[in-house]
Amino acid sequence: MRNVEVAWIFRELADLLELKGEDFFKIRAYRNAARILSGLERPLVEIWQEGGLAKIPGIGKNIAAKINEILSTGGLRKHEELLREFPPGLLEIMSLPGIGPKKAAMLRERLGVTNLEELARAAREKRVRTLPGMGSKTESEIIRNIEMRESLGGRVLLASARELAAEVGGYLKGIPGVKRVEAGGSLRRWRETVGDVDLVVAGDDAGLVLEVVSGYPRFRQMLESSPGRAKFLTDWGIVVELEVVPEEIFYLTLFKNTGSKAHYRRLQQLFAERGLSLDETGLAQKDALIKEEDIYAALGLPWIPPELREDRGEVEAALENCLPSLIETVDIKGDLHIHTNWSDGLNSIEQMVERARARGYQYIAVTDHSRSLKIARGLSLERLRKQHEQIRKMNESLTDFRILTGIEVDILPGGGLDCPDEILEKIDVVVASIHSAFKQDRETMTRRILSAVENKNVDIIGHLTGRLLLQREGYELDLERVLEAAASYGTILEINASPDRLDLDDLNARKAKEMGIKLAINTDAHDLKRLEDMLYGVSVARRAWLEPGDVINTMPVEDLCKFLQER
DNA sequence: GCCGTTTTCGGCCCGACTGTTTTCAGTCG
Repeated sequence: MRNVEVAWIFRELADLLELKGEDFFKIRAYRNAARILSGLERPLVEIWQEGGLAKIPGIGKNIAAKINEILSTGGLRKHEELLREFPPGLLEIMSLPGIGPKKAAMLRERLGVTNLEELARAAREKRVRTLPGMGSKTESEIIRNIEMRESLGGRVLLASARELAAEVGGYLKGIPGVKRVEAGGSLRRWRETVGDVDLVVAGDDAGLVLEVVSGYPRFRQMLESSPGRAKFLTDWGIVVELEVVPEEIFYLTLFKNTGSKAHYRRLQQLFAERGLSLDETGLAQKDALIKEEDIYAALGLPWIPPELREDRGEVEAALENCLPSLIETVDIKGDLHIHTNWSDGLNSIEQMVERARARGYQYIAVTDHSRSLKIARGLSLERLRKQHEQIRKMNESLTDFRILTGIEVDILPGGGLDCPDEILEKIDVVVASIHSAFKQDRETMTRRILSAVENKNVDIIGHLTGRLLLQREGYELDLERVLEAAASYGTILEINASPDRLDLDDLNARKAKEMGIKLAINTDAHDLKRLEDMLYGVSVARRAWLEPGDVINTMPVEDLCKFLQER
């Protein structure tokens, strides 16, 4: 069992206990444990076998015993009992914005709804407004949010899909006769969410491969099958589609599978115009594997990276031989937005620094939350001063690495910043972000953000739109005006690499670049593990056609500091 | 629930907003 699966049980347990009305601190302890477990870098099973569970800070005797039960029996009785008492559909209801445990429990008690479908019906029939504390606004919000969720139709975060693809891919490679395995589809194009995982397999005996793989423990059900193809539902709820082909046409198949459909059609059209056909007969080379490069070369084009294959001008650019030299993860020299245990992070500055160095970075900026964000233990001005003092001391003994002082300062509801200018002035990296009053109207929110963009002490605007993928839309905002201001004030915009944010997205980041705005790709990591999310931010940047020069944290530390001071 | 300890129970937790109300409970970050 993977760490996140154990963590998931505790997270659900916490939700269920909330429905039951359990003690706040007990619930928080479970949520905290879930967070710690999913942040662990070693497999929990190993720690369990060594008897080290209760030594993990935040895991006490009780939770250790529950982990023991989960790992030895595969489940947790208390969790299963509660699930019988509160159906899973109720947890989904509770995950709707604006609906918490109290309202969810009342909806079930008074209206008998136990899942989203029933709730939507009750709302449409105007029965929700009959309950105390709920009115027509709540009702229409419920309908809107359920419809939004339906329209997402089973999509999952890119990061989850990639993890699953790697696991299944590893299994496939162990099957005799399998020569190559690669993920195609939107996953290979690094789209922010994907509908399913497409895997292309090169193998001699497709029938055998599909027969063996159908026994893969994570495959719960075969949804479809035809010669050389099969579709499975996994225990993660993600659909995996396999296509097994002879090795000669592996890359040709992968190319088709990668898409996008629009990109593929454009190429097909070019092949047709030149009297060629886009298949093995048109491309066959004697005794040689057809590579993707060969497909593009047949048209006299350079290979186009999958991230660009959206028919957004990449074919034209390739025809004119002016494709961008896309940024790569190795270009990144530091992370300018991270949290430590001074606020709501899990690890110390020392630990984050050590990991950053191990990743080959030259610098990081420690940007903990500002004083207003109480729930995240935002730093008082005094603690902020102490932290920066400690950072200066630490820097004295570092020769090949620099810790930059920083802050993630809240942009307050009124438009001011949660830290006086005379203090911000002396901080190396100031990231300004919104963490409150998300529901302000468009004009108020736009002005609020503009006031931060226009403040000369603000270097970077963090997660500009505030969206959470598959969960929450961004706030109402006139993005155009914000981009214009960022361009004229030289304010940097963040591509937040956290897989559930990826904010700015590819299209807006591309627009920013075209307007001459510089970007920073930051992880916003709250623990060591999440420092590894950088690649997701880079993928957005690549989809946005960004080159190393567009991104400030590709600069060496001296250049970066000079740039930030002079901007 | 966990933690810490002046070792065995008390502290942990916070303020703003929202939609519903006429004074506030519920939700959220």
